[in-house]
Amino acid sequence: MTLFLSTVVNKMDSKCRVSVPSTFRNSLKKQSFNGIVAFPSYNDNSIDACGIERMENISNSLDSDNYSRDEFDLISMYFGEAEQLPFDKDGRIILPKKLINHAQIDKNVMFVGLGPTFQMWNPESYEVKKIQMVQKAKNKKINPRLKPIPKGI
Amino acid sequence: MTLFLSTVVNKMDSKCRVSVPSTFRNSLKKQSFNGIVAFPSYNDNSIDACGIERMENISNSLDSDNYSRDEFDLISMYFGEAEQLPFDKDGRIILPKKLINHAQIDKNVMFVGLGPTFQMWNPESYEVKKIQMVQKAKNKKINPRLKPIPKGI
DNA sequence: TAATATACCATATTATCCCATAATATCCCA
DNA sequence: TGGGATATTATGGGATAATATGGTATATTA
Repeated sequence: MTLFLSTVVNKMDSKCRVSVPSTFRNSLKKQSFNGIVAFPSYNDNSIDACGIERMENISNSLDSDNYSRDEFDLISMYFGEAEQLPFDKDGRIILPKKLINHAQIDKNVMFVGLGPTFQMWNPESYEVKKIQMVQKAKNKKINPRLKPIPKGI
Repeated sequence: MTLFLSTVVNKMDSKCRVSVPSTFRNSLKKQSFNGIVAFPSYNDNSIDACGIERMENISNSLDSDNYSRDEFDLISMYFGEAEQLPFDKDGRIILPKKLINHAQIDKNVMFVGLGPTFQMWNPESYEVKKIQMVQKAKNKKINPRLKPIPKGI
């Protein structure tokens, strides 16, 4: 199963090429498209990404499940903004300008594993985000660590 | 089933390699990833660890359960801090600098089984922690004996 | 043809494999 | 039950392979 873990920082070069961490590439090895799917995050100045399989699953569910008009439109919008980024021989992708601007990336790209998906950040932006998350957790008195097993398992 | 018991101290070498106790490795033998998943403990200067299966369960719950945005962010952060550490042929892992610093490990690594998970400690830190725990129990007049069966099982 | 994207190559760094040895635990048979 | 034989485990070091990253050359396409 596809599972993205850990945080890695890699350098983007003058051609906007950046290595996807090998652990991430390995989790995608068995998928039909050798690369990733990426789109601007709705909530943050970051880039959301996953393997093609996840998009295929979402596509199928669009046909079969009962979505409200609004949900349907939102998901459709995601598809419209998604970019298919193939790996080159060395496991690099080329980040499109649009995504670079959205995430305000200059040189370093931080890959953050989120389980079934991952994100790409400007490392400095992520530090800010992290502090905000921890602060919020404190205010709401949520332990910013997982309970032994999340509810529902 | 995955069950980590007992306490073992092993040496970390100059390459930051350390043997995971064979009993721990044996409980992980049937999992899809041959290694462990490790992340900094929130409450202590120690390292939390478990098998990949546990993370897969949590990952599934991320997709299937209805989390609030804050909860989702926190769990996501957790994935970003997790490190996937594969066993080498001899059952060793390489401890990342980040985790070594967090747990202030220099040479010896203490593996402490906690049932479904385990921790890695600097043995000296663990001694301190142990004394504190016993002291706390005394103050709160908790009987320092296991209940026959914890409630809810 | 100019601009862009893709393929190809080179290299430093790092991680992984492989072997040797030491320490420990387990087995087996008298 | 003892005690040696065997297997397993822990640990160290050197050889090998993989990765990240930069550069150049070739192909596309606007």
